[in-house]
Order: sequence, then C-alpha cells, then structure tokens
Amino acid sequence: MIKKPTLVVVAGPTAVGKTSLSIKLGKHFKCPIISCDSRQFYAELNIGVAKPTIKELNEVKHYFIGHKSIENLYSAGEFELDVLDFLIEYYKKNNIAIMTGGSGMYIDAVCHGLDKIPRDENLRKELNNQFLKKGLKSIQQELKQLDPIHFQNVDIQNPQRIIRSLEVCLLTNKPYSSFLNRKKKNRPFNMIKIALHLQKDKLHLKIDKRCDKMIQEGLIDEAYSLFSKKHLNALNTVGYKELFHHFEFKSSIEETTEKIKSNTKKYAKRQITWFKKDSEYFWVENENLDIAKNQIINHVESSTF
RNA sequence: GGUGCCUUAGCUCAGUUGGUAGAGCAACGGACUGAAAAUCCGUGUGUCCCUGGUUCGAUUCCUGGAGGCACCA
Repeated sequence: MIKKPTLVVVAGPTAVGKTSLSIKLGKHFKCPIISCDSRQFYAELNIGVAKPTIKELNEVKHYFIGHKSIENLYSAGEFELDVLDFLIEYYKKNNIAIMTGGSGMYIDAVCHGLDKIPRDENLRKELNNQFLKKGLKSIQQELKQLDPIHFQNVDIQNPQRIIRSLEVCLLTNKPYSSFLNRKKKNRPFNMIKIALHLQKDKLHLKIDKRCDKMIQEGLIDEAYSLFSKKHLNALNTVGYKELFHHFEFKSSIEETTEKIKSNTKKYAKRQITWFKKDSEYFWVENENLDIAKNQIINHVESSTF
C-alpha cells in the first residue's frame, strides 16, 4: 500500500482517454486530480480543449483547470512552482495524488524541475520584432556572439529557441547556457509515471470523432467569441487557430474541420514522441477502461518505495 | 458517333529534346529547460493507365485499347 507521499502521473496523447480514466482512478484512490494540460489552464477555453465536463469535475476534485486567463502568459516554470506549493501542503495530510495531462514539458517540470532561468515578456516582444524585421540570420548572429556555447547546441533554425536564449542573455548579461544545469531535482514525494496507449488507427478514429463532436457542441461559437483575441499565445491552439483562419478567409467549415483533425493527429504524434523517450513511463493499453484501470491500480499498489 | 485535351507518389500536379522521375499537401521519423495544443528538423513511399511497335534503351515517340474531361453532333 501507499505509505509515502506519491504522485501518480497519467500521461498520453490527446484523446487517448486520460480524463475518464483518471476520474476512475481518483475515485479508487480517493484523491484529487492535478491537471497538467497547458490549454485547460485557461478559463476562457472549454470545448476546444476538451475540458472535463461539470459533471466530471464534480465527481473528483480537480486542480489547475481554468485557473488562468488567456490574457496572462503562463509558463512551465510557474506551473512547476504552483504545483509544488500545492503538493507540499497537500502531502501534509494525504499520501497520494494524481497528475494527468498531455503536456510533456509541464509534466517534466513538476517531476524533475527546470533550472531557474528568468524571463522578460517585453524583451521577448522586442526580439520577436527584430526577428520579423531582420530575419533569422540577425538573431542567429547575435546569439553566436552572446552565447557561443548555446549556439553550438541549440537548433539554430528554430527562432523561438533562439529568441528565448537571447532574451536571457540580454536580461542577465550572462550566457543562457550558464544557467543550464540539467540535473533532475529531488522531490519530497515518489512518482509513478504511467502513459496510456492506443493503436494508431484507433487513436485517429477517436480524434476524428472528438473533433466532430466539438464542432457539434459549439466550438465555432466559442472560437468566434475569442476571435478578437486571436493574437494571444493561449489561442495559438489546435481547434481555435484553424477556425480563426475560417472566419478570416471564409474557408469552408468542412475543410476547416479536416484541418483541425489533421493538426490534432500531428499534435498527438509529437506527444507520443516526447513520452516514448522517457524510460520511466509504464505503458498501459487503454482499449478497455476497466482493464486499464485495474492494470494501473496493480502497478501503483505493487510499487514499493 | 466525331474532334481536342488528359491519365506520373495517398491527393493536386510538374517533368524527362528517349538514359526508369520531383514539388506542395498528406504520411512517417525526430528534437525540445518559463510560448510547449507552441516552435523546429529530417525522410520520397512510384508497374510514370494497359498493349504492341520503333530503339542498345520508352514513362517520354508511334499503333491499338481503357478510363476521364470539354466541345461538336
């Protein structure tokens, strides 16, 4: 049995069935669920991010759902601190919690920690402008000067990465690479990491069905009500960005739905790539909810620390 | 029925003055330290509609056929 503070992580690609399975697990272990989904954090996003329903939210207590506004920039680092604060308090009186979600970087931030590196939104905006005006070469050159070590290691074709590191160099007058330690932090709790799996064609079918359902349930209206804010980072999100394009360029709704499906599948692919390379995950086939649930319960209860 | 055009990757199409072919999208693989549902990188997967002929060699030229589109009847 679980005696030490334990965090059960339930990860997996979008539409694999994390929500309903973790609710079953939450009921079994009588514990709350920490959501680790970088888009369900936002109060304004509902249908398009497949938030648990009100009914589901009432079945098991959820945290970190809808606790932020799309107007505010949130980050993996802040999430790490928020969840840690929560868990330290929580484990004073309880010994098991579930964290579920598909945002690999956020999961890793909680489980292993990020190095403490500052950020500056305004500086980032300036650098984004510089990139738009002067191009990739310009920011590449600047990084080569300010942090030759990171220049060697970073994907220099990726403007987002270069801008992030330049942001830190300019803000601190120190090279970005000097902040990187890459050591896993110790946590005052044990972790059991589970990843859900479905055969690709089954996952794709579920994605297709779920996208159709989202449209039926009013995703178009939801996106339309957010159209004026489409520049916000939180709205650079599958399901919304394709609909913004539809509003702007009058592409057909059929075409748009297909695009959402296809981008969701690409997203799932990237998630699977992320989880696959982490050998700590115990993979569970999620064809049948109850079988998967029992498999996870056995795995958790047989884990001795 | 006649005339013209078309048939090449999963899709839309380039192309080869005859030496077995390449783009976009899709698909597949990967990276990832405060934007991460983001951002970026890599890979061509092919009876070039079928048949016969010319040729050292035909996806390319010629004959015949099949399917499609357009126009004329």
